[in-house]
Amino acid sequence: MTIVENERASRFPDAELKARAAWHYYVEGLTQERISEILGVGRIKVHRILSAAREEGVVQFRIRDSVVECVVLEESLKQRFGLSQAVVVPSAADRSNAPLMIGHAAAAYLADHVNAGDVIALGWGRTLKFAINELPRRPIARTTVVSMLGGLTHAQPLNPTESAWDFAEKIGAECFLLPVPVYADRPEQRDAFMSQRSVQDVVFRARRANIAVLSVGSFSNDSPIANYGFIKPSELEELQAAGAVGDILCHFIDAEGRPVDHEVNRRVCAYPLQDLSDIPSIILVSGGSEKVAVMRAALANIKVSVLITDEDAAKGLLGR
Amino acid sequence: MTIVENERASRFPDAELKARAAWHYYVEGLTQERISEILGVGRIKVHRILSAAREEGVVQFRIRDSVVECVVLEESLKQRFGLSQAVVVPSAADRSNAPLMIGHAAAAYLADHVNAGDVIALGWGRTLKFAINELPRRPIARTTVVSMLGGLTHAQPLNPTESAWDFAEKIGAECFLLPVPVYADRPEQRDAFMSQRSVQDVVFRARRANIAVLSVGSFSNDSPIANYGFIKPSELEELQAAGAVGDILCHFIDAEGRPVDHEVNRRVCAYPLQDLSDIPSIILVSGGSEKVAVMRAALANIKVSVLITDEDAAKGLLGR
DNA sequence: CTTTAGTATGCAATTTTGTTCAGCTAAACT
DNA sequence: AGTTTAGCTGAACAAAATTGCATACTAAAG
Repeated sequence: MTIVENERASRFPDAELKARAAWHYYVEGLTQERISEILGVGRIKVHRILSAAREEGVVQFRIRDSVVECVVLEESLKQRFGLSQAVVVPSAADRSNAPLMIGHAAAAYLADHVNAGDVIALGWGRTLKFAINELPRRPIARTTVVSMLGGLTHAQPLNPTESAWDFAEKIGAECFLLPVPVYADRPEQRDAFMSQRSVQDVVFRARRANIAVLSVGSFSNDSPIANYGFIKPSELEELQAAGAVGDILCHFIDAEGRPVDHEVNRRVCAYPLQDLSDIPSIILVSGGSEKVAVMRAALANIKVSVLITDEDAAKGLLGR
Repeated sequence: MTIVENERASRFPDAELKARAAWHYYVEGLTQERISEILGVGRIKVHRILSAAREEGVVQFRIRDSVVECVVLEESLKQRFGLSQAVVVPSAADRSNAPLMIGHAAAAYLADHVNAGDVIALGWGRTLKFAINELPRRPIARTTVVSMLGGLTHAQPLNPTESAWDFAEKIGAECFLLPVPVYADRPEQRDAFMSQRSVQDVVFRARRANIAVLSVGSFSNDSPIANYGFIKPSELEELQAAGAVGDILCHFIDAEGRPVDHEVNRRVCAYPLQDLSDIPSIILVSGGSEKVAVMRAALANIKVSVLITDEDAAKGLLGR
């Protein structure tokens, strides 16, 4: 077996430089030129170091005041969907930035609400990736992260496996992964994969989780599930024809939140949807107006405790 | 009567605008001009709102400063485990880069601390491979490298034999290898192998080494010892059931650092653990949060002089 | 020892941000 | 009503940050 090397090394491995530069720039308010003198590196390099620092979450931005309108929406959402908590952030001006903003809020929420000993079952998605990226790196004792999804056969930057690893690393958790592809080629293979002892073991651990963190996917064309090519365009069309409004944990669901009857749903290697009820606290992290339909579906069929979303989606969900 | 001025009266009482602007600017990364369009105010006003938001602490910047901590950790480790030296590097942003970063530090350490005439007993692991890789190719007179482990039956990129050879080549050392497989098929074969004159000769040379460089392995699923397949998954489970937390020189040890009673440990062809006490300076090179348990075990039972590790592991080791 | 692919670096052009200042409005005062 | 004054606004300019591009490294391959 080959050892898979991860090539995605940081461009500036010197964490000291990043921390110093970020401190001077953001906290101290110095100009990049001045910092370049202090650190003795080129002015442009300082800029690139700062970019890297932001990228990697070495600097974090915390916005304290809540937006009044969002607070109102939060209350309505709690009421309407029986949530124990809701977080609504302002919508991104640019649609494609929604995951960034929601992820930021999710990171803040998780940083405050994950406790020692927690077992976290983890889904997959762009929003979750951003959330994990912005999580502060602070070990939390005896935590466990369990992936609820199989991996990708070709390594990709956005990958259930990678996400779980990163999350676990940030909080110093033990990490369990499903060592199977997220979609098997054929239903029988799925059954064979899922009956593996090692797989069953991980699913069992997920079932014992006290927190699940997951998001939903829509059919919009920048959705990773559509782009990575493990679902064929023709299948996507079939799924939509069968009434699917999007996916949760890579299961495609209809407007009522029930899995649609399609071969793709019989090929998915993931934690079973109906078993989500075994997990006491489910955190749904998703937003953007294009996800309203699938979020509504998910909320209809899954007992969500905490919803982290944006204004657009909140308004859409409450809309009718 | 004096009128008390509220000197901190905000120029922009509209907290809503401040919060929204801050989200768009810092989290979403929009330009001030773009924000001015969205919020329907002038560009300059956006700038002033953002200034006010910073001034008043509505936005806060947090920088994860790991470097300062590292020095503190080094001191604590020396104290706690009676080391003569400790090196702690910032943890890799990406979990899988931990060996790279620690290896880098180890290479720097070795380059400075290997002297003419030294005899180096060498273990095996991914971290060590990276260390050897980054060693400068500079001959050091009359040095000797002795492998403490047998070889792999099928040639692999990550291989005790190869590692020793590369190390020796880099510093122009004489190189001695154990001409036996790292795991014999059966205990009796191990005994037969190890009693070979040629093997005894190499073990004897290792015992006379003045430096040992080694790392530990954990049960995590990217561990080479798990992946190369010379230990069956069923055996790995048995070992864990028997209390093993990981391996050192391919001997599986329990939380107290003692070899567990299992057939696998009677099949290993390697330098005997208890004879490590004959080597005056032992350098342990390992890190990553998943290795904390086995590192603690190793430190409990082996007189380590120098520990080269990362922040995660250092914190974990000092944790309780 | 040379080649070469990949990476890092800094320059220059462009965009974005920060600052100053004069103009405007409207409430308060004469 | 006329004047004052404080506060806000945006134009114009100055400073800083960002990006594309060309060049100079570095390390692996020939």
